[in-house]
Amino acid sequence: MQQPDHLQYLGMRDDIAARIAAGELKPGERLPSERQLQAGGGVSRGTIREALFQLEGEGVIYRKDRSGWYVSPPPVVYDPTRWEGFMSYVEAQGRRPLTETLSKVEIACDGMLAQIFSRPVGAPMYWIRRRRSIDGRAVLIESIVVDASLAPGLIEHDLDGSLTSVLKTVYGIDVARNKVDMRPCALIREEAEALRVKSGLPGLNLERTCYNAQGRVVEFDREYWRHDALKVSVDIRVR
Amino acid sequence: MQQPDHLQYLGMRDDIAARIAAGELKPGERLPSERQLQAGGGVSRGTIREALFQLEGEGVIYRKDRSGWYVSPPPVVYDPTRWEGFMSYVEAQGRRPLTETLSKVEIACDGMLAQIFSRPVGAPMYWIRRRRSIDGRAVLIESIVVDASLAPGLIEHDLDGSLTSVLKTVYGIDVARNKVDMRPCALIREEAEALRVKSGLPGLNLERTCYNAQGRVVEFDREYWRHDALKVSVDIRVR
DNA sequence: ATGGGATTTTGGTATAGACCAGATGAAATG
DNA sequence: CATTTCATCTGGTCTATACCAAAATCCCAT
Repeated sequence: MQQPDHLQYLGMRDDIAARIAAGELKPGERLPSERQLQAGGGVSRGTIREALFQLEGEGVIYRKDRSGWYVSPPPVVYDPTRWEGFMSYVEAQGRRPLTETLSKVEIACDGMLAQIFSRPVGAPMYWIRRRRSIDGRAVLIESIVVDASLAPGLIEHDLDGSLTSVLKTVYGIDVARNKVDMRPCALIREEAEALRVKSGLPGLNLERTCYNAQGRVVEFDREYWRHDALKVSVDIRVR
Repeated sequence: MQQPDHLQYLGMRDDIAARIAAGELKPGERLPSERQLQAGGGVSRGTIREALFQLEGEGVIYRKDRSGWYVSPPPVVYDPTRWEGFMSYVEAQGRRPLTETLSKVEIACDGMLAQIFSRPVGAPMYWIRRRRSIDGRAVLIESIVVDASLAPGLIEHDLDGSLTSVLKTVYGIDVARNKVDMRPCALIREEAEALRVKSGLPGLNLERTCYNAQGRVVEFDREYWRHDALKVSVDIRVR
């Protein structure tokens, strides 16, 4: 669309990116404030901010509202085909995972869920909303729906750990097939709010439908990830 | 991060989104110019633009440089596990695909490629760069590397169609396994330039390593998609 | 040390204006 | 009719300023 040459904000972006790449600023560290960055060259704050937005889009830095801009930590690698919980694979990568259950309620199956689960409208379902963090930074919001007839009493358990292991050890539920849909999205409204990011931050929307060996839908999961927090890796045999 | 209530740009975003949802503006149509939108309410152009950026992030609208803002067409569904070419599945979804070969050259295997292909440094490789469009809009840029010893003379062929079918019909190459990495990214520099989008537009970076039945790497593919052009759908058996 | 309240700093939102370069379309030209 | 030329419209960049709300910090009283 344009040549990087004469555009000030692209120049500043490259300057800051170079300082980070050189290790002058390390992951988790705060950048100088916008007004300080501005002081250096005779440039307006809007231009500085445009440069910061570029780096944010590239996942190099992120912001904490009204606190400052920080250097991003590396993303975690996530394989949606592996039925290991978030807790295990984040820990396996040397990071500190945290899960918070925002809500867990029993609901009646509506039209959309009826179709997904092949269950009658009105059938009991559990609806769980969780927020998950890595090294203290909220990285994803998920909405999980589980067929209550397969896991009665599920929401009485502590779900701040691995839902996977609860389903397996308590209810003997094994997942045999996964259908995963992925779509780049923008984090807005509830998702942005819960992740405490500015509306419009790029994200990844991940929907997973889990089937047991009999082909029955056990769980439907909708996740919203910050764009800079993950890398998806799938290893598959071609059909 | 904030309540949508009192923020002007979120209000305007919702207004415009509602007009699109109501069918007042249809996919492909141009929105009124920023200065026209501004004329309506006593609001500055910067605020209008912030509202448009939100909608762009959500994939509702897109821009053509210095031409205007347009309503986005629906995304195409893409299954990286299916070894059908872009041309076929885009057409199957009732859209008009186009492939342009930007360059095709023979190169010597460098360190990174040597590792990926398990071939000696200096081994001959073909490097192909293509741009692909849907209904006249460029949606992805790809860089393909193919082991030249498996497909000698490949770049003499016309590659504006399906590379898949050339590999299969001319060289008898079948792909048995795919390793796919996906990562939200920002489209910048060459990618932004080639897709004619503003630097920093959200995108999806997709890397695919293709193995034949003997486990040898046949092809390495790096794709950069516009964020609003696709939805990835994978159906997998859990390991 | 600890807690609490005031102050400062930070990014977030919004305004108004200016100029530019590419896209567009109409008018002039062959 | 096709082509070129030119004025206009469009989004893209940049400046300068103002005010707000939340976060961070400091300082004082306990």
